[in-house]
Amino acid sequence: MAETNGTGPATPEGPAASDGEATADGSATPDGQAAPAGPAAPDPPARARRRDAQRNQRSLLDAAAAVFVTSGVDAPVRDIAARAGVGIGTIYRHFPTRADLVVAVYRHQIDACAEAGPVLLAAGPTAHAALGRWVDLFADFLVTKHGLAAAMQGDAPGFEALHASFLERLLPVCADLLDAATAAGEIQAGVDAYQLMRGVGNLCAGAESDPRYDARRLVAVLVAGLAVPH
Amino acid sequence: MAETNGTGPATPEGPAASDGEATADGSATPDGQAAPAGPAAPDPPARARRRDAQRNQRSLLDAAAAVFVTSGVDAPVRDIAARAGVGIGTIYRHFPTRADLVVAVYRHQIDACAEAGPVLLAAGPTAHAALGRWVDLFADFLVTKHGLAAAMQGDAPGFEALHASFLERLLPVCADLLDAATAAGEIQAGVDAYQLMRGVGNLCAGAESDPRYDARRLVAVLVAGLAVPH
DNA sequence: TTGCAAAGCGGAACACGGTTCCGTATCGTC
DNA sequence: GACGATACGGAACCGTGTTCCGCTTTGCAA
Repeated sequence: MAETNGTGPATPEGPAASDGEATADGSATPDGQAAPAGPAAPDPPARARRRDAQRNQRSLLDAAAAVFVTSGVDAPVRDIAARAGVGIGTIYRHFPTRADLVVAVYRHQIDACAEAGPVLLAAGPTAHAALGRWVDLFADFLVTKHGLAAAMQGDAPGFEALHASFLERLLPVCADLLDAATAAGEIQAGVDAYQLMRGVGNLCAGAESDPRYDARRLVAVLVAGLAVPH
Repeated sequence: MAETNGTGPATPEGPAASDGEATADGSATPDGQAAPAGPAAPDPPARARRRDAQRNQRSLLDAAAAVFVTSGVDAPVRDIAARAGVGIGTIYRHFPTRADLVVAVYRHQIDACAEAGPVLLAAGPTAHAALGRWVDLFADFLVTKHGLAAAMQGDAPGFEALHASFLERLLPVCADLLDAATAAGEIQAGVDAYQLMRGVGNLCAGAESDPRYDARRLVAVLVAGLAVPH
């Protein structure tokens, strides 16, 4: 299994399986019902989620994480359900679209990536350098997840959601880095954060299965191309 | 490359239908039996292809071209067969894989793109500029074909072939441009023609369905990133 | 503890698209 | 016109996504 060894760099983060967090906090529920996280919920009528439901959701996340590693994010729904020991209906009830499942599985990694933005910006010698490093982080994340990058391009309505979820969290971070670099006069305007992230995502598609293709290098070239032609 | 229009939709280049070339020459036969290209075929016994077979192949190409425009290169096989007025079996007989069909449909456009390489190199002020312009041409080709770029990434074995066919024709052209620019000291080495084409292809994926994303601009940025940091 | 309704579950059934296979029709030749 | 080779058509099969509904489990309350 653990076939994340590409040409060298081995994934620094064990697949989300073992550390069972993900939806440990109730807020991860895919259907937007998570809202009342505050202790003072104004509407106590609704019963709490049933134990078995919570248990199943957890099982599904673990199973999905494992299956994604071996079969990519396009793995058959049935495979995931089987590994989780639940029925097909259950997976659809908890995660109406595949995007919901993918987002839930990788949520903590996305968060980590988002949090790294400001840190890199503060640490880097220049904003452009920080942007480069952050983009590398993002690219690593995408490349090491089989088919994730490819999945983010599809026209399929389900993946629109995936796209949106990723962007919602990471776009502001990327925008800050981009703005900082622009403000410092290090890069020329003309490419916004959305396009940059989309471009990076695209460059990473299919990278894991082609030894002749080094997505990270091309991503670096892309970022270099943003620099002002001094 | 007829359709280098910008965002304006409408395919200005009558799908390969009208100019009936494509497989007009026997060499286009999809099944790799073309190997012994040498003019001295040692076995004249085989009968010539039947008329109806030729006719059907032509119909399929026309139908595929039309369907690709409206439904993308992922259009259901049945749709293409139906439009061509033939059975499912026939399409598989003529084009064993989808890649064969796609390549056949776009062959003349690929050729045009390949031929433009040397011309641009001779005309451009610099090799780097010529490379940039040629890459634009390639990107236009990909972007205007629904899903073509995306199809070139898939792991599916069929698309491997597609990839290979495109590359076989265009890679040398791209390599020449790249070499010229490198020789002129205009760009830094480190990205070979294969990676560049793959990267451009990736950047173009899904571009047609997202107004916020301008693949051509990012491609330009990528090419700019190749320049030596003077 | 037991009863009961809500919540959740499982998986059969359906939809859809790719692919194969073989009986039949068509073509080209003798 | 007859005959063999060639090609055709589409039924059938498989794998996958998605829906739907009868049955089970859970948690509360009597």
